[in-house]
Order: sequence, then structure tokens, then C-alpha cells
Amino acid sequence: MEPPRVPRLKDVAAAANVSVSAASKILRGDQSRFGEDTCRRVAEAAKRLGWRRNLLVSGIQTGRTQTVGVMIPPYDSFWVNVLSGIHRRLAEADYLPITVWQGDLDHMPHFEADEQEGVRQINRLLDRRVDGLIMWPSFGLAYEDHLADLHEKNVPVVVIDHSSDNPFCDAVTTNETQATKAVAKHLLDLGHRRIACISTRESKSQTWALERRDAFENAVHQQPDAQCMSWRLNPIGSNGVEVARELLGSELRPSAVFAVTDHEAACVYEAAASLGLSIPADLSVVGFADLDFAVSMAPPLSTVRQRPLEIGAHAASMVLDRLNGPLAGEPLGCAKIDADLILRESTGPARR
Amino acid sequence: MEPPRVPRLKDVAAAANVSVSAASKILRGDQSRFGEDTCRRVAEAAKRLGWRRNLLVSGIQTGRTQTVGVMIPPYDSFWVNVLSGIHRRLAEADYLPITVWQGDLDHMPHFEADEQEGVRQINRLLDRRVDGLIMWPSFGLAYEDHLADLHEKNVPVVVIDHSSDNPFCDAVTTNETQATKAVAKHLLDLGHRRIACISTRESKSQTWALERRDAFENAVHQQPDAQCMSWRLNPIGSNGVEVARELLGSELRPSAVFAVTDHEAACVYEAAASLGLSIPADLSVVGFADLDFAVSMAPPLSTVRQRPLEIGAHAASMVLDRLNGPLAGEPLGCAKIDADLILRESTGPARR
DNA sequence: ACGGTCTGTTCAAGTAGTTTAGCAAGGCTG
DNA sequence: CAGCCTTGCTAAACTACTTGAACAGACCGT
Repeated sequence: MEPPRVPRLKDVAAAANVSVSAASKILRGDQSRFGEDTCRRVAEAAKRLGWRRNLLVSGIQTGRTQTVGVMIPPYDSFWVNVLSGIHRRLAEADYLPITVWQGDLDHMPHFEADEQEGVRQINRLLDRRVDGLIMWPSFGLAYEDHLADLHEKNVPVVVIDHSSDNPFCDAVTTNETQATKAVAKHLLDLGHRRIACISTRESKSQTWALERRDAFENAVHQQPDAQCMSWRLNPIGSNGVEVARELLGSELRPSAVFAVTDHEAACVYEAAASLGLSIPADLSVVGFADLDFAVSMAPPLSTVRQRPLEIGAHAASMVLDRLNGPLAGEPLGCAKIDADLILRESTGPARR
Repeated sequence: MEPPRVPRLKDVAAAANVSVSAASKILRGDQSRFGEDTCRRVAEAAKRLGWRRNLLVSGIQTGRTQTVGVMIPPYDSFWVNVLSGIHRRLAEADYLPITVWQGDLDHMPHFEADEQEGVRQINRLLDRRVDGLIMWPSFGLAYEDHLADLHEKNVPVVVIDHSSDNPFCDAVTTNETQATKAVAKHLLDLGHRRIACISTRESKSQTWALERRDAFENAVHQQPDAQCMSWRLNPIGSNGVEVARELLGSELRPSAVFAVTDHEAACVYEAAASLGLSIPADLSVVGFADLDFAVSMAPPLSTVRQRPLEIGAHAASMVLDRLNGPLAGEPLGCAKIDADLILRESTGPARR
């Protein structure tokens, strides 16, 4: 019925009474070769008609869409904040993230189980010619071979929270070493010498658990007269409380426990309660993650808070830098973002 | 250095030894004019080279990018789940949402304050030629005039959780009437006859508050011998506890309170505690929203849980339907999604 | 031998814009 | 007054792909 609703460049050119190519150049900012009056006329016509450059066209011409694919599920507030960081940083550069999600706040997706769906997701992004990709660890693992593909197609990929030795993508993770060192220092400063670390099952998608335990053990051993015992959750079943009870009931009961996650810390709380141990008088506990429930535990849990906004922002910066300039030819790397030890009421001086 | 990393259609055509236009037609599924063998050859070549149609090109040709702009901040778990619903529904139709965020889990953005930034956001989406738009209420309010623009450009817009009388967009909201009716029925069934409703300040960006209170009053008045008193928070300051204490200390103290939001319910809890009233023995309380803290209140709060996933999915369906088919010429509308009353321990039978 | 069908080709134009090369008019210099 | 440069602009080719028209060779039946 009506003529095209969205104004085209040629409409602007016609309105300003110049050729299309002149209008194109002027609107790109190449004013040098044109008269002042012409430039004004074109700019005004564009504004009056509400013309906007079609980025799809720029996309097919330059091969850049100013767009980054993001594959991160909104699993918990940590990841939501990572997304916020990504959005913020990309917006500054006038880029836009395109997110694919699966699952929701209650259900973590398992792409290992449904590889087809994951490939479909990646392709939805690639079909729109995203300039780069940011992924969460599970993807990074499940699609290692696809990553090689992307690398070859010159699409930079950044994986968050999973340092891999895979040579096809950059990574950004929490600085586990710095964070656990801070935990160890805090406990040692309080006088604790018999310290335990309770870890998860350390499956291969939880490289951070291993890393945390390792770094923590090392940090404790810096102190000559301190000892560190490590326990892991059962490989099958989730009976964290059982493991914690075993730990606390052992001959040489530790006076402090570092839990690799707040979840495990909660198990320690429960085990301590069932054994009549009071926190922090008999036992100091430190968690990791500062999950929602950490503040409202009794007593409030001292824990490590990561910096999801910063992590997201850094991941975004990495793909932008690979894309234009700074990191162009550089070897792939892994950025470590510091975390903060939040002291609450679950730690106290060691009894002597 | 090397030839283009991403395979072009002409590469596929060359590999299969056919013309570009033949390859194009065959890969679009127009097999009628071609031999079985040729079709197989082309399909195989495309697969081998990893060719994928460039959606940017389809976008400029058809005017459809299979993409929907979403302007919703990750303010709390409700909105995150709305986003999940949108993602899910769009993915089914092979569409992708492009989200613009501002603020994060802790900081709600105020676009009323910074209109420039909001316009920039909309333009970032429009420049990428999104087929439709889904917005949260604040946007809908702040940019009413821009909505007219979009309407004229034939870009369908759906606003969530804000029923407006503005004639340029569809809306989907929680069915406040059904939900509050359920609350009223529950309280009346328990024998309560003197019931209060405590609302927010009912600013103009909180149309839902007004709607809830209205619908609730109506529902209570269905019962001839029941009375309903309504209180609102102070227009300035946020002293909800004060208001609640006034309410509970009044001559004719209600035996049940419906709070328009869990936040107000929390105020009622605090006021009740300070007056020595026990819940639910002396006072029944029902909230609205089922915010994170509702379960862990003492006693656990009975509240209304909305269906964010369904709301998101429905919003997505609406833009898809406007785009292709079902809703094409239809008048704009407002879909109401039912909510569920979650009974916990904050309500009990009325004393007689 | 002739028309018809099947299978494929090439050509051209379209999408919305960018970019390179080049042309014409005018002023300035030698 | 020719030669040259600058200014101001345009034509045409390019991006990746779609679509329609026209056409050509092989094979079929009559």
C-alpha cells in the first residue's frame, strides 16, 4: 500500500537533492570533499526523515556486525551479574550481545546430554554473523571441536570460569589463588593450625574446585607448623553432611574449615550442629561464592565473593580487543579476576 | 592472506560443480527443477564446507531478521524468568531475542531520568532491524511517543506488566483480578470479615498496585457482611512499618491483611511483632509476588506467585503472531496470565 | 524429423548501502 | 591561453544472496 515505512538512503538523497553516494559519504562523516551547505542539507534531511543506517548492510559489507554471541544460562545471580557486566562493556563500544539461554533459574541446562540442541544454538548465532562469542564452561567443554572450527573462521571465543588448556579460546576466571590465599591468611592469622578443606566431587566440569583446594593447601603449607587435611564429597550421591560429620568427628578435629563452595559450608554447619559444636567458638568456617543464603545463615557465613560484573566486563573487553587491535595477533590467554573475602561471623580466633 | 574463512555460496556451487543460482535454489528446497543427483551433490558440498546461509542478507532482502528486541533489566528473579520464557518461545520459532540491559540485580535503572540513553538503546536495536520489541513497563511509559513511531514503522511492540490505554502496543500482564479474587476467597473462607489491604504509593509506574487493591476490594465486597479497609504507603518516604503499625493499632483492627507486595507484607510482620500480635493466630497475612525472602519469613508467608515464564512466552508469542499471521490485522489487546496462590503458614482461621 | 519435457545454464535485476575511480567546472599559475 | 589543481559531485562496481526470465542440450514419444 504505502511506500516503504523505513526511510532509505535514497529517500534522504532525494530529499536533499544529491546523489546517493554523496549522501552516503556525508553521513559517514567524510565532509572534506563537500560543500558546507550540502552537508547541512543532507544531515537535516536525514534527521527529518528519521533515517538510520541499516547495520545489516554494513554487516555484510565489512564482515562486522558489532554483535557478540553470549551463551550463558541465567542459572543464578552470579551469572546474571556476569551478563550485566558483558552488556555494560559491550554497550560502551556500541556493540550488542545476543544471548542464547536454555533452562531457567531453577534448571541448569545439560548440554552434554543434548548436543544437537547446543549446536543449533551456536548456529543461530553464527547465522547472524556475530563477531565473537562468550561462553560458559559447560559449553566450552562440550564443544571443544566446534571451537577449533570457530578459531579457524576467525571468530574469537572467550570462556568464563573454566581455565582449559585448549588452544582455541581465551578464558577469564576468578583468581582462585589470590582468593584462597586470603582465606588461608585470615585463618592462620586467627591462630588456626589444624585446618581442613572440604571440596566437591571435583568432576571435570568443576576445575575450579580442584584449583581452589590446591591453592588453599599450598597457602596453608606456607606456615611451617600448620597442617591441612582435605576431604572430598562422595563421587556418587550428594551426601555432603555425612562427609562433613565424618570430618568433624575424626580424631584430630580441625579448628577451621574452608569449604570450596557455600553449599559445602552449609553441610558443615549442619554437621557441626548435630555434633553440638558451636560456630565460631569451636569451629571457624569459610565458604566460597557468597550465595544468596550465606548472609542469612546462623551465624552469617564468612565467604569469598567473586566479581561477576568485572568478570563479564573483562570477557567482553577480551573479545573486543581481539576484534580490533590490541590483542589481534597475541597468543591466547587466561585473565584472572581477584575476589574479595567477606568477613562475617563464622570465623573466630583459635582456642589455645 | 587466506581466502575468506567463512564459505560463500559460490564456494559451494563451485564444489558441487553447478551454478550459483542453481545452488541457491536447491538449498532453499526448490528441488522440482533439478535432478536428484545434483541436489545430493549440492547438499553434500554445503555440509562438507560447513556453509550456512547469511541471515544478514536474508534480512535486508525480506525485511525480516528473525530477531526480537527485548528491553528488560535483570532486576530480580521475576524478570530473569520472564526473559527465560521469551527465549524459550522465540527459540522454538527459530527467532532470537536481542536484549539491552541497564543496571543490574542491585540497581534498577531509571530511564525517566536519562531519556537520551534509552533512545540510544532503542536505536541500537532498530539499527539491527529487529522485527519486534518487548519492553518492560518503565520503557513503555517513558517512550510513549517513540512507540507511535514504531507502530508507524510496522514494528510490533508488546509491553509486559503494564496495561496502558495507549493505542500503539499490545500488553501482557498478570491477571490481577483472578489472583486477588483467589486471595479474597481464601481469607473469606477462613472466616475473616474485617480485612485490610495495604498498598504502595501507587505512583503512575505502579498501575498494578492500584489494580490489585481495586480488584481485591471488589472481591471482598462480594461477601455482604465483610468489610475492607485500604491503606496506602506515604507518598514520600518509605516508612511502611509506620503505616502498618497505624493500621494494626487502629480501633477496629483487621483480622487479616492483604499486602499488595511481599515488601509490604514484611512491614506488616514487623509491625505485628512490635505490637505483640502473633501470625497467624491474631492476624492472617497474604503477600504478592513470592519474592525470594517469602519462604524464609517467620512464619513462611502465604503469597501469590506470578508465572513469569508463561508471561514471557506469551509476550513472545504475541509478537510472533503479529509478525506472521494470526494477529496480523487484529486490534491491539492485553493478555492476562493467571497467577497462583501459594498457601504457607501466615494465614489461619479467624477468631470468633 | 518435430515438438515436448527434463535438467540445467546464463543473464539481469533486486535488497541497502559503501567505495573507488573519474568527470566537469572553476580558479590559479606560468 | 594551456596546464594544473581543487572543489563538488556522479557512475559503476562491490558485499552475499534471491529470484525470474530466457534459453540450450539431451532424451522422449509420435
